Amino acid sequence: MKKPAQTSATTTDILMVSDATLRGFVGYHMKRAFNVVQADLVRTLQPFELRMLTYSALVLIVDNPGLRQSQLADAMDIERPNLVVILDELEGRELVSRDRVPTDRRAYALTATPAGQLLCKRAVAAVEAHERALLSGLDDATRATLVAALSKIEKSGKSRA
Amino acid sequence: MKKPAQTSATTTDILMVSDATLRGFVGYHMKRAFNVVQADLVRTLQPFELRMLTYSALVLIVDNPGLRQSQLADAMDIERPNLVVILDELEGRELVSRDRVPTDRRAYALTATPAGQLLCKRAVAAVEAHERALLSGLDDATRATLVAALSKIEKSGKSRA
DNA sequence: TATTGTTATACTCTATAACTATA
DNA sequence: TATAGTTATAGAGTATAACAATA
Repeated sequence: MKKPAQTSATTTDILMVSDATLRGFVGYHMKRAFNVVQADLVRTLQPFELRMLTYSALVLIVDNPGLRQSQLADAMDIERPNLVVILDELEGRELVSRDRVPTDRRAYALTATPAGQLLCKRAVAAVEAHERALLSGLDDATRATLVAALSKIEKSGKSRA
Repeated sequence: MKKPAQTSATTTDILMVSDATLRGFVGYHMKRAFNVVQADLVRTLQPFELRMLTYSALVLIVDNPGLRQSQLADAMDIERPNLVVILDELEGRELVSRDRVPTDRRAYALTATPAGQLLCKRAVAAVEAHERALLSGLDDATRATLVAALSKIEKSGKSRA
């Protein structure tokens, strides 16, 4: 139950949040860690004029050609309406194309153009390098445990939805 | 490099995203896991008419009485302007009070009212119960590794800021 | 000058209802 | 009737610049 640091401290100091309550609050740490990863990602993707959402969509389309929009929205864990503008952007930049599915004329099959594939390849390399740097403080086993734990939490959410 | 599942699958199916690329993309898993935790938190806090941000602020004020707004913003990892409306809400509900600091009349010392302390106590209990349930798939060691890894990522972000 | 809290503002992400065209 | 994609819209969360009061 420490008191907050002296108010004379400069703003570069990080407040030592002295509580037993938030230390066990996983959501708090998850949010802060996600903020860091997200901020790093934004910087990394800026040269490619991609955001996290346009990046994720592009990668998933490149790796899963023929994907339909509803499937992509599921994979990205976003609502279908929110995917539309993302694809509008990618299609407008001619990185991705929407093609009618002959067997179901309501649906669109998503594929990446050669330009989209090239940009994806370069962006993925950049992201991988940045993530390696960001996670360099963790050993391989810890990193594997982290990803496995996050995946389990994902699933436990799906099961109660 | 599996193809996406048959389009005849129902919408309750989860697309098996079959790629080597996103599996190593920690940001992707972090986002999805955070979404799950966040969604659970929203549901848990609804009876208390709190959101994640108002909850975090309230807990931190209760545990660190006399905190100043800039310190709280740092602890919550948000910008000072965004904290103002959060505190307006908590103060309006008389859960928290802003009191002038005599030694620095620019600053406000934040303290929780008795009502704020009571609500906090009950909300914390609810959140702890929900997080326990959410993380029940992880053993203690994994949970500890998860929190430690998230904390390290937080810090590595701060150091490069 | 610099800092605390504030206002105004803009941008991104998220969530829901309702429409259209197909099935 | 149900589904795929779309439109419109509203609500959070986030980020920056600029201001008044104070240091």
